[in-house]
Amino acid sequence: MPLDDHTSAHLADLFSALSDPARLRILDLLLCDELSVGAIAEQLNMSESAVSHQLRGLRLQRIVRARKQGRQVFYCLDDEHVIELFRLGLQHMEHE
Amino acid sequence: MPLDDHTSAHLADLFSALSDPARLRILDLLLCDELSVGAIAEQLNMSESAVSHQLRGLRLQRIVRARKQGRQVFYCLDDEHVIELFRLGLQHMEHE
DNA sequence: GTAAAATATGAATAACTGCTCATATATTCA
DNA sequence: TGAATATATGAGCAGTTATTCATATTTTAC
Repeated sequence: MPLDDHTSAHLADLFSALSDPARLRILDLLLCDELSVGAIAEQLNMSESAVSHQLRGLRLQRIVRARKQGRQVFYCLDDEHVIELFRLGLQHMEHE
Repeated sequence: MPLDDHTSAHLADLFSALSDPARLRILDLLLCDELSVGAIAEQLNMSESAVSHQLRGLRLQRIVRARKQGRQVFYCLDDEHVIELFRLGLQHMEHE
């Protein structure tokens, strides 16, 4: 049966989460470690604001999860589906 | 090692190809069949122009391949990577 | 050759994205 | 309490994207 509107829209949202280089680099860092916003920003040479905005989107899509500790907020991955997609895409990139 | 600029950009391109509902529905049709532009447009209630524009993008990224026959152009999938990603994403959508 | 059919393409436009900058909120420490 | 730190948020802007509309190209049929 064909892909219905609802499913195609949600699937597009899922892939959209992975459709930006900055977001991919954030997720890549989080594959290894739980990291604070500031630490991510520093490692990627992005502003903390830009990182925070991206994390907000990823959080709303439940792709990352936040844990507040003092005045820092640590983020980690929260969606195995996306991790799998990420790794699969990465694999294909790597041997080309 | 962290994801470099080049890799993250290309990976983002790959996922971008899958980040639109209309494109996903086109690819979904092509999972089963080789189809003409007109046939795709009809099944998806899209204008032939819109379908042609999307197919152009997918073609440039070598995700679909065109075969001309008479005045029709038949399209089919041309990238196993993307098919895999598509199926994986779809799987996750389906049991939720 | 001319008309019709199928697709492609370019320009224009509306909607969306991702950033910066300024500001708000929350937490720690003195 | 007040200053400093870490993050979040909103507005605004520049760049991108997906569509429509008009037109061009290619092929077939007459």
